[in-house]
Amino acid sequence: MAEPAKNLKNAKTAITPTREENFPEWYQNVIKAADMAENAPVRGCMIIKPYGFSVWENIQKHFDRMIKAEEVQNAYFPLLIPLSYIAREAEHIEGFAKECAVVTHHRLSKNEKGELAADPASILTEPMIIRPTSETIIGESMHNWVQSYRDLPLKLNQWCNVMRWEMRPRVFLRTTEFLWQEGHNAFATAEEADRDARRMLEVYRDFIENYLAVPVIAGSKTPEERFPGAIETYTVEAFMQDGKALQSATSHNLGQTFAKSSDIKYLDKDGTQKLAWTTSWGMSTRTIGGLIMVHGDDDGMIMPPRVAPHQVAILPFVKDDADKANILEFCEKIQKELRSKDISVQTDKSDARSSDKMWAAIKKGVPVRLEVGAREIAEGQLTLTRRDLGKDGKVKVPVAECAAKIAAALEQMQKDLLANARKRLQSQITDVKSLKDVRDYFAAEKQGGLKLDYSLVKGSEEFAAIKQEYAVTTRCLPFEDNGQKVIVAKAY
RNA sequence: CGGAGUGUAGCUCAGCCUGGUAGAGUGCUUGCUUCGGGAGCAAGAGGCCGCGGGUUCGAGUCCCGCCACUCCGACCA
Repeated sequence: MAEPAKNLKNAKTAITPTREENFPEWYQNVIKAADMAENAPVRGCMIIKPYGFSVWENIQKHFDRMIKAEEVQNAYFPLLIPLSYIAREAEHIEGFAKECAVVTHHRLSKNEKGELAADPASILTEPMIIRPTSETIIGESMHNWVQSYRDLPLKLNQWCNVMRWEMRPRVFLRTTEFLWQEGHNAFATAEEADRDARRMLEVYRDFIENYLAVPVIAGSKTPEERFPGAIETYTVEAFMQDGKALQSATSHNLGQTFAKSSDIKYLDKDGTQKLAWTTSWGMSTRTIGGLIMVHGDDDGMIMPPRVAPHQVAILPFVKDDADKANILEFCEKIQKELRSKDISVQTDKSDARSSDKMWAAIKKGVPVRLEVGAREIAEGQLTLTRRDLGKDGKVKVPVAECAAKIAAALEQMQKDLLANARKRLQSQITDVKSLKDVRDYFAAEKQGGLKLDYSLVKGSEEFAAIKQEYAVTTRCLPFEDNGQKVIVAKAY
């Protein structure tokens, strides 16, 4: 039996329930309140609305620049992969077989009941799968493109959609179709390939921490958690406010697995044919879910300035219609000024009441709000509020200095979000000494990650039992502990 | 795919047990007063009550079947 509808305006927080009361429901309501995405009428799929998509566009813009600095080139490969391609790599297909969408026909026709259905006569001689990832089809191209050691390294990336028929979808975190980038690199030697896989993980760490303001733990996956076909999977793990981990990006050293199955060979300087070594690395729209669960509060979204759809919301407060033209003109001037300084701005020109304009900007998590009314014009000062500080952090800034002050506020907010999230991350990880500690921790329904000696976990039946019982997994072997320690947590 | 739950106004839900004219809050529209951390009054629009069948004079309500979604697991970027 559900509770009676709550009056939002009487609620203490803009989002109900609060994070404390019901984290999963809070998460969905933040997305709704910020107008970022909604469930599609298609099972397991989401509709990313303009405000949410804008975050993805910013992620693309910045990350694309970063990978191009690594001499990666963008390209595009087909959505459909012939079944025979993916069947070449046994371990790989083993990993993805259960979640593949399969295309078997190329035409619809009316059946005997008069319903539209796949035309039996149009059955494909070879079924296609909708890519769950593109190692196999890109491998086919690499086979053609790599002839000589001079063709290596070859570094390709594509921004695209993929499909994985997951059992339990959640907006942004796990949807049947999702957007991502997948990078595929090929090298002449094993050393170069491993160095590259680690390098690309470092690029992810840099991006996720410095743009998304989400601190991560970088490390290796345990063998059981590796990407199907990889000899090593590197990961950056973030922790959400409810203490669950989120794998935010992965970089795989594929060894010669795919070079063998796609026959990626080159003629080396010594005149012999050699197999190449490949890597692949990906980051998806899931990171947007991470952003929400790391930064959001009980009033809604908080956007890190560097990926915010707009960094500043100008809120014209019109009390007297006679002032309206004047105030809007003033706002227009400020907007122009800020835009000329590369600050993204949106002015709320609606005739909503001032408090409604303010709450809309709060729920969307716009980093800086500028209140502009008759008062500001008279005083020559603007009222500036940082989303993460709230009303107690309101400051007045002289109009002449506003662009500089706002730029500084955005920069500081970006730093503060990361610093605060890092402090929380540290408090969420507890060092423990035994499997009994692990069992006690999760049995007590504590939320967070545990760090312990990997030797205690590896091959342990007791750990397998804990894993089963409490739905926890090994998240990674952090680089900082040289593979000696493992992080254990529940995960999204 | 296992377990639990929910489908009624744009949204959140009540009504179902005990069959009898379709409800509330919020949102929306209009008007007036308001307006700087969720305003007030008044009027108004808005529903194949998830789909199909059955019982009945009569079904949102009872019975059978189906579908969809949400949550908890298993799977996973």
